[in-house]
Amino acid sequence: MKRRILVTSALPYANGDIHLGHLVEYLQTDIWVRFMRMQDHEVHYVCASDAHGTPIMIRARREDISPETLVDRYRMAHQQDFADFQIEFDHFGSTHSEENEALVSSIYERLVEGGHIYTRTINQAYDASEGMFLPDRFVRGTCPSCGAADQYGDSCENCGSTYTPADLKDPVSVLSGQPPEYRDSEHYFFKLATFERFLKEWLDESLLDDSVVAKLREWFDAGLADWDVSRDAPYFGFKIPGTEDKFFYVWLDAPIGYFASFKALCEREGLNFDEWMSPDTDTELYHFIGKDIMYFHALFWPAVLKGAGLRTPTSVFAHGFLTVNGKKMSKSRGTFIRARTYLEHFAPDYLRYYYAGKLGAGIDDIDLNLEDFVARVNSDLVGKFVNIASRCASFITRNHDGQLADALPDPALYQQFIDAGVTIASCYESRQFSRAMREIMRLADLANQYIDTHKPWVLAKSEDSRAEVQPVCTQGLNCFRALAIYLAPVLPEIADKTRTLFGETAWSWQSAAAPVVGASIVPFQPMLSRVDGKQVTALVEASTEQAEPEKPALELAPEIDINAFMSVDLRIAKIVEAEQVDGADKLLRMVLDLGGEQRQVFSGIKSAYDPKDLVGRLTVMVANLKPRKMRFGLSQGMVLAAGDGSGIYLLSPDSGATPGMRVK
RNA sequence: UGCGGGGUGGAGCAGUCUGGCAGCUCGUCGGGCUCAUAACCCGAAGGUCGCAGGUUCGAAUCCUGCCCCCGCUACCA
Repeated sequence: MKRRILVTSALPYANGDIHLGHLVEYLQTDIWVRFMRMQDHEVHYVCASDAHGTPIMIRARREDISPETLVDRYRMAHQQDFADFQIEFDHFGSTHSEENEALVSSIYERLVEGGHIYTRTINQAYDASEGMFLPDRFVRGTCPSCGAADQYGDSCENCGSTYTPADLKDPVSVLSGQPPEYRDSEHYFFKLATFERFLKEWLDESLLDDSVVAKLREWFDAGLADWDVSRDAPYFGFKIPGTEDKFFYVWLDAPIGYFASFKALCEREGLNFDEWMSPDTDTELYHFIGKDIMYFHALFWPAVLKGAGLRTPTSVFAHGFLTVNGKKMSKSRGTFIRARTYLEHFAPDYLRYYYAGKLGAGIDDIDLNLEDFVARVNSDLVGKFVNIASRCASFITRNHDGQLADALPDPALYQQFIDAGVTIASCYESRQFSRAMREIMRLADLANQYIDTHKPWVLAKSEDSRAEVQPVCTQGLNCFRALAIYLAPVLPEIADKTRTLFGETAWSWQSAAAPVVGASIVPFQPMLSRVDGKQVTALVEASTEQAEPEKPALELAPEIDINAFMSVDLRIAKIVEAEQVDGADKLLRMVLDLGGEQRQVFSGIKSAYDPKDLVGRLTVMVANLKPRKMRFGLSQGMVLAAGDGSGIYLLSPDSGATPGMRVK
């Protein structure tokens, strides 16, 4: 049965470049969409720029341009990045569009009519010098719980406690640096709690991954709170109908932007938009998102749709985040890699394949290990897969004038490829791409083994067996073609080249079941070149941002544990003698009193201290340092001083400390 | 803090739901081949399955406690 399916990826915020983390989602979605199309379903894939919200407004103000200009700039850049990664949207709109404003208004009015919206006055941080209310994240201060400085207004990164901006000690606005005031403001709320039963039913029906359901259960357990859907002016967004200074919160209009983008597509292609929006529609709707925005998509969004009398999502597919070399992406490590930077060094197919090889259906994070990336791409794609065509095609072209044999010599082997196609398809559909890739590479091994067993290069040498070369290579090439079909959702460019090789124009999934025999192929052209580790190094270098000059990174000695530290016995010492040393350029000789015991210590501080100023001073010494015989005598310890080459600064304890006290 | 996810040879991952010889790819080592982009084929070495305890004839898998990593924690998009 031909299914009708609408697919979305999360809307990229038009305030920054697309990076490899974003691409996990767009590539996952694009692969799934391409696969479903090969199953001959009707699939529409839409996306849009997420244009609204405080950060965009602030940034535009800083750059002295309109928010629209800022959004357009990123929108163009994003679309180019997606196109170059062969992510093919049917429509890429913007949430700041007329069609979205109309849809948002109409949905909002339905919510009001349904009694799902009410107003309440809340007290909120306000920056008087900037003339605006402050989102929680725009207030920073000292954590009321653990005392950590410079924490966000909603939670502490140090101790993890959560609170409101009003709880912060010494709060300041990140915009002006001034302490915020607190002002009352009327806000519009959506009654989420009303939808609790509906949401639970929806969760049961919508075939979410177990790990997603487990995460969502948390919010039910905590109790559903009503959702604040308004923001005060100034705000870059849509004005709430009937108000002068209230705007819709960006998270209300963003998911509606999915539909607005689709509506634009419907108008372009003559589809019946209303039919897709109807609550009793038989069309399907899937949202691919990151696990961080699950509650917007799996709680607020279905509830809003239900409240407005519209269809709800068939399912929401959440994925994990990307780490690079096992760690969060980092600008200083060069692992914060922008899509554009990647494209300047590599073809998109490599990353498409690598991600596919890692992606499962759950919300596990996936790791881009750059060494593994090189090994995997070279071994799987070049060594195993493309190599099959490369080693067979030359015989057909050279010895048989490009003509394939009329039948496969080993139909049983080919049948294995056809059978595996069923398994692979079900892996794709359930988004277990890594399983699909494993299965495909297992088949590639079979094909290489087949060629190795039949040895066309040996057959070609003798008159008696020369006739067998053509069928053996025809078999090999058809195995390759089947794999190219199975990989087509992941590797669209290789798929194109393979169709060209066989003189074909289009494939569906079923094309693999019918081998190409008796036809001719065009001369083989290399489809993919190997990756060099040096290219990865260059990519990382191009992505590395120099540390700010005024804030050089601290280069610390390797981390130690408390025991290692405690093995250093630091003591307060009184300097009882200090004198120049004859013949020494830098050293002073001191005698230190440890409260009963005296030690002779030589120290390289002559350039900074006059001996007579030191006598009588308290300082800190390493008391258990192994004595060292120096040219001028035995040094029985070491005094502590700070220095970076430009000066020397001896440590002193606060008053009250006495010689012999341990420092720890 | 609470919650979710994770910890399996050197690297990246399956296997855990439903207990039954610890598996795949890469890398390493040895051999073969020379059609193919130093690719391909055959073989070998390499693992206390995070730690501790429990259940069981039997635990990577089930239960309890702990450690470590990642993420989220509702007016940040």
